[in-house]
Amino acid sequence: MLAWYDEERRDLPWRVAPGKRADPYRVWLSEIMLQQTTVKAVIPFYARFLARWPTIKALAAAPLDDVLAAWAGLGYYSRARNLHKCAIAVVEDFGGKFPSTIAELQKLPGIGPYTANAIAAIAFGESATPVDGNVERVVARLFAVRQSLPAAKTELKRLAATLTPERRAGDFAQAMMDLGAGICTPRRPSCLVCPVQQDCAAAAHGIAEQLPMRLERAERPQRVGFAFVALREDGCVLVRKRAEAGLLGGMLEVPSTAWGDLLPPAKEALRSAPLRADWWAVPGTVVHVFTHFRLELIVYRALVPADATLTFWAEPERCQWVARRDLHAAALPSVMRKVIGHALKEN
DNA sequence: AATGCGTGGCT
DNA sequence: TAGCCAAGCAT
Repeated sequence: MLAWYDEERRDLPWRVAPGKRADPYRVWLSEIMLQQTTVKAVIPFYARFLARWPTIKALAAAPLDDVLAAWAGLGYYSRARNLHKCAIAVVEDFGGKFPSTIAELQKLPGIGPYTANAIAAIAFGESATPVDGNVERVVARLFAVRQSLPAAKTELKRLAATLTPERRAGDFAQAMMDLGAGICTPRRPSCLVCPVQQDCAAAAHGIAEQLPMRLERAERPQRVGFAFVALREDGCVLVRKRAEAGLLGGMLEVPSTAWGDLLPPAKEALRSAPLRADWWAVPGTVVHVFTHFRLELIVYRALVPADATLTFWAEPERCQWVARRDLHAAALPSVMRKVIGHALKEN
């Protein structure tokens, strides 16, 4: 594996030469971003974060809202909140230096078993075993584990640990990631070019593609609602800050009705608009798929005067007007960018 | 232990 | 196309 890694490893922005230890700050930042997120999606965000906040002290000193705005579009926003919280904790409790043990790392916000092991191995050279989805898949195939996920997680973790070398555990972990990402893929694995095909029980039995087995997941429910895009005459759009926790926590939103199972009558929905105006239903709908539900929004739009006043149920203290040219830098999640784009397309 | 939590790219 | 799913964590 290590010889293969030395030759074939992917060159990624947060990686250093084989055998070297990487900067813990960069390892941590990349690992948080990579949680449930593809390398391709992470790369531009990683570059922007590192350019803007080159050190953990700089990140800890930043306002949370700036971090959330920079995270907008990457998803799973509790990661951004915990990233900021973790930076502050490392600066205040550890003088800006990450602890090097798995136990200490895992006490920090946003760092769980996987990330603690990854940082320990990659940044500190500990013989640790980060087990992510890639490693689970590779190990399930190497040992032909037929038990299905998530029940098999404990066993897969145990088996993975038996493979970790004493030296270069960080490179070994990253080799497993590369193997899982490029060769031992979920569908149509490239067993013919796999460096460990000779050691793979699943390949020997011709069942690599069937593993790991997974319990089928529950059907995704659908939720619906109305969203209200108010465009002020000076070109500003009305947005509102969401609650600090939960879905899209701390991010900005377009004011909307509650997202429910049933669509309220339009007349009733319009009574919950954030301000009195001549609301116009934008043709079509906005569909957005979250992890655990599918959302369909009907979008209303209104052009309002510069002195328009908000209704009290719009919670004016949480609202703000943002110039259209500044929207790109705002803490707007993708679903809200879709809504605004839908409302403003074709003038 | 099961559920809540985003997004975009792939097939 | 409509799922499937990616370098998980918190509760």
